[in-house]
Amino acid sequence: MSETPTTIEDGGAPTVRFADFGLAPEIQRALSDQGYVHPTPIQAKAIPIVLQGRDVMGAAQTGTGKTASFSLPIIQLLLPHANTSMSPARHAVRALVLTPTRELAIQVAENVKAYAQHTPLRSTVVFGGMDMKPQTEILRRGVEIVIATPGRLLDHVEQKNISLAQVQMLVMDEADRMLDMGFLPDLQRIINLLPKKRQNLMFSATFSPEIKKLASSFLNDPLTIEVARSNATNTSITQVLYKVDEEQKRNVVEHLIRARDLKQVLVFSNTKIGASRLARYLEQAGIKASAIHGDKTQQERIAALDAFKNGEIDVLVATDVAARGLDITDLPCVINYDLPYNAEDYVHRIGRTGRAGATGDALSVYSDKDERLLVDIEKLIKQTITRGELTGFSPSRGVERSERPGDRRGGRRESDSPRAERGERAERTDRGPRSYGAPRREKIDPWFLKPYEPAAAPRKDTSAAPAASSKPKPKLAALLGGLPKQ
DNA sequence: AAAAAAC
Repeated sequence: MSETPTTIEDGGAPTVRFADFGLAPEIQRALSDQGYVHPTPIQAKAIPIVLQGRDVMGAAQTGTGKTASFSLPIIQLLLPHANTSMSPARHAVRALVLTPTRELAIQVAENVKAYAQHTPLRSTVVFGGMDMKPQTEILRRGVEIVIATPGRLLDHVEQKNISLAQVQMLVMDEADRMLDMGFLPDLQRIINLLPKKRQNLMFSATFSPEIKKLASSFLNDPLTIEVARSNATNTSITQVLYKVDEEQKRNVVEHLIRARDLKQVLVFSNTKIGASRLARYLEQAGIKASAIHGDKTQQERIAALDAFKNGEIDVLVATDVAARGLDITDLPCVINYDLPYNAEDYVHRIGRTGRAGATGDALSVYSDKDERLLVDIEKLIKQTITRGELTGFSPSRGVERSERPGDRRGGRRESDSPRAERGERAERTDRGPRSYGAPRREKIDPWFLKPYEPAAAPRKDTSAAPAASSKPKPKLAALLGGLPKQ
């Protein structure tokens, strides 16, 4: 515990320290490893309540540390059992975290792993699109904390690789998404497998009134913790709108990237094919770009995100697979190539920038036909977004590409081919039918697929884990043993 | 109307 009493600083806001929460020394050590001293507002409010064992519905702006708000108390509450070698629950899953995308599951698992690194608690991540076997092996050995996407978790349950009968804590990350129509059936099935008596935690930056009501039906006497109005955007993000002709959108995106000399920008498209096409267009314009979406193999998805984080590519064009939760350190800019159909997704998309106290830019292009979407967005976030003027942009008819540097010289462009118009799906047929599990070459498992090793003899390369670590991140793609090229 | 999530 801190010797220093809690002090009052500017505006009367108490300066809380992680040391004030009474967390186990092992957890505090992990926090100081990563240089964390002061909790964010959501952490300061939620951690004590979660430690009391209460159900919580937590709403806070993007990039303000919701993951630690549940991860730290989970570790603290499970720790006593972990240290009792004869406890019947020793090898049972006692905390379950559900996320709406595989990449978010991986990221949350990295965080949990880092926070628990000095404890004997074991955690793992379980998600689809990858071989079942390594996951099965780890689950059968026994873990206390599982981070999962719903479908693959149910698969493991059916195969008796995991029992959820001892789960005492359930977290729904991006809870409003987990409760939407697409996820609800799987979610309900999972909940039916859990003990009735358990602690439930839900976190998101967005909660519509309807979802709040639905969420409450999964919670027992919940405490709602809101450090900002639900659906509020993070104020550290500068938002600008550009109204353009529909057919000029991709030229404008290219212009914005060049004019602002953007070195790292995440661009959102509403469709998988749109993401693939825009990435291809930018590549042909000489910009290092890749696409990430649900029609890519999991290896390709991980490789694209990895290449983006490591600066091998400057532009990542994504569908809403990347809209929620992903923490890309110091990402300076997000561009909406399309305005999202769900206004909530706007909040999450732009929330990939301006995280952890940093500033960020969120630029959106739209056309006449998107006016209604824009009205919905501004109504949700209760703000009028600044309308920007494009300077130095000369509208083209979009066919002068062969004049541009980096473009292919003459001849038929790849984007003219029907195959290219079908996006990455077509490329995959070149490599044979889509394979979900079986790696096509020997692969080195990343840490989250490795068997548990006791904290007493920590592996040296756990630098993979903490998002906040100052150590360089290893290339996940490389760990996966190389990817099929072309 | 779209994306995500098992095989």
